[in-house]
Amino acid sequence: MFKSVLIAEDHESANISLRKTLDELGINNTYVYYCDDALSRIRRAIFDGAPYDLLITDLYFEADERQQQLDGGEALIAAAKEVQPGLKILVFSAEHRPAVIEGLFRDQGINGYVRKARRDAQELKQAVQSMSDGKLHIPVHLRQAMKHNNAHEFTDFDVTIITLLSEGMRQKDIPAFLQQNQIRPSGLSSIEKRLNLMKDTLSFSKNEQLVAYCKDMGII
Amino acid sequence: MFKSVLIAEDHESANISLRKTLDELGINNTYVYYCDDALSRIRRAIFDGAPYDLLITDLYFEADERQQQLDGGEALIAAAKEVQPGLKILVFSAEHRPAVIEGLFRDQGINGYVRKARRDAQELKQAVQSMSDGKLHIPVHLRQAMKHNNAHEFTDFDVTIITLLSEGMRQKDIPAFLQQNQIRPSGLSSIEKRLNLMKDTLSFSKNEQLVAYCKDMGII
DNA sequence: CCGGACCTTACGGTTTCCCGTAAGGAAGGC
DNA sequence: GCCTTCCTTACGGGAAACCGTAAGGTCCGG
Repeated sequence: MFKSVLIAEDHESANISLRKTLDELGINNTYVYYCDDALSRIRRAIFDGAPYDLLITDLYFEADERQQQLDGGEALIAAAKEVQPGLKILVFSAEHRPAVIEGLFRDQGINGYVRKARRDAQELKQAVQSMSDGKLHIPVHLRQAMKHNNAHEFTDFDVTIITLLSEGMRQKDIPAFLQQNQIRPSGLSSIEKRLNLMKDTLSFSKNEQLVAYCKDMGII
Repeated sequence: MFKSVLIAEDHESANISLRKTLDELGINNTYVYYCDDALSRIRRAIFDGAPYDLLITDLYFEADERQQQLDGGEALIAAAKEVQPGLKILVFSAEHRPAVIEGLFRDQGINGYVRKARRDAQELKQAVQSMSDGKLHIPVHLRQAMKHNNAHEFTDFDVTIITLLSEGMRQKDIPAFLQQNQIRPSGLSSIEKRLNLMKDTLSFSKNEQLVAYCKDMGII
C-alpha cells in the first residue's frame, strides 16, 4: 500500500473528503489547495529523501488573487512527472467527457481516474487499493462510453472554428485568421466542409445548434 | 441554531463533507443520496412531529438504475415547500451562472446558496449560522454580478427566439411557429429587429454569439 | 373624431452563407 | 515514374439572412 500521498484539490469540501478517505485507509497524507504548492511539496519531498508515492489531483483549479504558474491539473501532472517520473497519479474530477479522460491516460500517462459522482468515496478506496498493486484504475462508464460512441469527435480544428463563430467572426473571415495563425487547412471550403460534417453527424441544421451543443458539452 | 438538518446530495464525497461540517457545528443531521428519499424523510419527520429546520440540497442529481419521481434539486425544493412551506432551504452546488442562482432565490424562495468552490466548507458554516438567524445567504460573487449588470434584459420573446434558433429552426420559419403558438408579434421583421436590438446592446455581430452568451448566462 | 406616437409588418436590394462540382496537391503503392 | 486516393481549395448558382425604408395597425390624448 502507498506510504504517503499528496492531495491537490482546491474545493475545501472535496479536499476534506479525500483526507478522510485516506485516513480511513490508514495512509499518510498531505493536502494543498493550489497546484504550485503541490509541485513545491513534491520537490521538497524528493529533496528530503521521502518522495510521495501517489498524487491525487483535481483537473480544474479556480483562479483567485494568488498568481499561479501551473494553471490546472494537467499542467501539474506534466510538471510532477518531470521532477518525479515514477510518481503515480490519480485524477479526481467531475469531468465526464470520455475524450478528455482518455486523453489523460494516453497523453499524460495517469494511473487512475475517479469521477466525482454518486459513489465516489467508495470508488476512491478501490482505486487507491488497485493502483498500489500497480494496476490502472479506469472508470467503468468510460469503457462503456468508448463502445457506443456515436457522437462526433471534436478535433482542435473543430473547436477553433466553433469558438471563432461563437465570438462573432464571420465565416468568410475565418480563412484569413487561420492563415495568420498558421493553422491548416485554412480554405473556406474546408471550414464549410467541416461544419457540414459536424452538423451531419449530430443531425443539426444550423450553426447556432452547434454552438449550443458545444456549450452544453463543455467543449467550448 | 437549527435543531435538525437534512442533507440531499448524491455525490458521496460531498455528502461526507456536509455531514462533517454539520457535526462540527454540533447540528443533528440526516443524509440521503436521492431526491425521492429526501421527500420521504421530510414527510416522515412531519408525521413524527419533529420536522426538519433546514434542507441542504444539491441541484443536479445523476440518474441511475433507481427510478425517481423528482428529477433534481429544483423539483425537490418545490415538493418540499409544498409539504412544509416553512422549511428553510440551502442549495449547495457547483452551478455558477448568475441567472440560475437568482432564479432560485426569486422563483423557488430558497434561503441560501453556497457554491462548491475554494472555501466552500467555511462558507457553509457561515451560511448555516446566518440562516439560522433568519437571514438570506447570497454569495458575494452574485451580488457583484447583479450590480454592474448593464447587459440586455431578456424578455420571454427574446428567449423564445434564441431557443428556437439554438434548436435549429430557420429564421424565416419562426413567424409560422409563433403564429401557431399565438405568440405576438410574429412578423419576420419583428424577429430581425429584436435580434438586432440584442446584438446591438451586447455589441455582438452574429447569432452564434448570442447563443453562446445565453448558454453561459443560463438564460437558455 | 382626428392626429400623433409607437409598434408591427411587408418589401426589395445587398451581403453572407450554403452546397455541389471540379481543379489542384500531397502521400503512398505498384 | 505513374497512378490512385485522399485532402484541400476555388468557383458559381441559389437560399437565407441582413438592413433600410415605407406602409399598415393600435392605443391614447386632445
